[in-house]
Formats: sequence, structure tokens, C-alpha cells
Amino acid sequence: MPELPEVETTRRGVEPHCTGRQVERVIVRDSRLRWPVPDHLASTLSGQDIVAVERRGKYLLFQTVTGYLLVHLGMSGSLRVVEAAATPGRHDHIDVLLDGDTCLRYHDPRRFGCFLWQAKGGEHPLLVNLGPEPLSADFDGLLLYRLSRRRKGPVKSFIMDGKVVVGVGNIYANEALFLSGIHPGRAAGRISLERYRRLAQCIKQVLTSAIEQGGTTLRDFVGGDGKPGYFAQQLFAYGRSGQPCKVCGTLLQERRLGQRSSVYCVTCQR
DNA sequence: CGCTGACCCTGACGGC
DNA sequence: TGCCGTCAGGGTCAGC
Repeated sequence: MPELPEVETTRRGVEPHCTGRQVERVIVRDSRLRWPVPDHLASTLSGQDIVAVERRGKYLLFQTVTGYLLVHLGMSGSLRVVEAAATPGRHDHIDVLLDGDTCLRYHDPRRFGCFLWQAKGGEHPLLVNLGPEPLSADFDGLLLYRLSRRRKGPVKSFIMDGKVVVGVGNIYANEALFLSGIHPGRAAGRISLERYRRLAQCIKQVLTSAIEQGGTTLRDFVGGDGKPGYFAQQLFAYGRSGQPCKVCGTLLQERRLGQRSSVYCVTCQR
């Protein structure tokens, strides 16, 4: 579920419930995430005020005066605001109890996410080598062009590389490549500046549009209903293998690139 | 340095 | 029904 648009939607959803609130207590029911939840996390966080909730790529940063809580949702994670008294269910691994009887509840069946602490004065190692935000002015076609020279790997893997640009997951990589008419298997180093300009523009457009959808459809997700699928009707490629291309009717092909399924139209994408 | 594949884990789904 | 293989939005890391 969590591609960048959903992480941003989560941020916007939880931010008003967290900013200015004090953490009263943290309950870690299962610390076995992608990396173990540090033993000191609960005591470090307790008593602190959350001063801001930020996002970097697909990471969420809960800022306090002494540092930040770094959260990643992995493949199956979610954060919800629930009443403090609400009974936790299966896979509800962590509760951050805030004043005002609210609770920030972390749910993650596959446990690929993380809950880590970074003290003030440094940047967490996981964030240090990240590329620019896709929706910022720092990200454009020229950057893609420059970084891709001499790279022989597929362009799809290239734009999903967090050191190049953050937040482009499998769904939107497929979509952006379709919209820009670029074959996902094409070598990254063999694409012109002009086509990279178009690709960067398509990445921005598809992410922006998905965030807008998320903001509309998941408006009440804080209440507990965060079903995915809101963007599905607008997908041109992802999940449509074997179905006709919405533009030309050619049956869409599927192929694995870098261990991820890639769907594309042999007619529209070159 | 760039690329490939293994790995972390649970659950859903299709075929038999 | 049930069992088995395959696949799933993420990202890191070792090894070549």
C-alpha cells in the first residue's frame, strides 16, 4: 500500500493529531521489524512533545526537541490514529500514546517497516544518501540524464533507485514510463535528455495526481478505513498485464526487471 | 562503481 | 477443503 502518495496522505492525516502533543507512553508489542525497534525508544520518546511531522521519500519523521522518530511503512505497514482505549488487533505492533487519549497505532503484517530513533545533531544513516524529492525543483530531466550516463541497467530500476530520486515505487514507475512512452527495459544510459525531461514531468504528474486522490478518498482514514484501490481506475499499466492498452489496444506485456513486475505496451513504449 | 540476486516476513490467491 | 507454489506497494546488503 505505501507508495509515496500514501505515505504523504498518512503524514497529512496524522500530523494534526500529533503536532503539539506530548508522548505519554510507547508500547512495543513486537520489536521484530526490518531492524529491531531499539530498547530505549519508549523511554527516549516518553515525555517529549512532537513538534512536527515530516516526510523524506517514504520515511516519516516525527520531530521532537532532541531528535526524531524515523518510521517506514515497508510493504504492508500503516499508521492510524485511534482512541487510546481501542483494543489492539493482530499485527498492531506499536502504540504511541499521546495526551488527549489518542493513540498513534502502527500495524504491519509483514514487518518490513521500521521504528528508529535519531538524536539531534546528525542525520540517520538511512537518509544520508537519498536522492532529491521527486516533487521538488531539485528533481528534473537533466538530473536523470546526468546520473544515467554509462549506466546499462534498465531505466525502470534506475528511477526506482533511491540514490537517484526517492519515492518512485513499482506502481508509479510503471505508470510514469507508460505515460512518457519509454520502454522499462531500455538501458538508462541510452535515453536522450529530451525524453528524460518528459519522464521527470510524468513522474511529478502521476505522483501529484495520486496524492490528490489519496487526499480525497482517504480523508477519513484516521477513523480506521484506509482501503487501497483509489487510484486503480486511472492506472494504464500496473496490474493490467494481458489486457489491452488504453491508448492503442495492443495487449500489455509483463516482464520482471530487478525482481519487480513491469507491465508495458510494446507499441506505445520504445 | 554498477548491477544482480538473496533476504527480511505474512497473507492472498490460483491450480490441482 | 486443503495443500503448495507464486506473488505482493519496500529497501538493504553481499558479492562479483
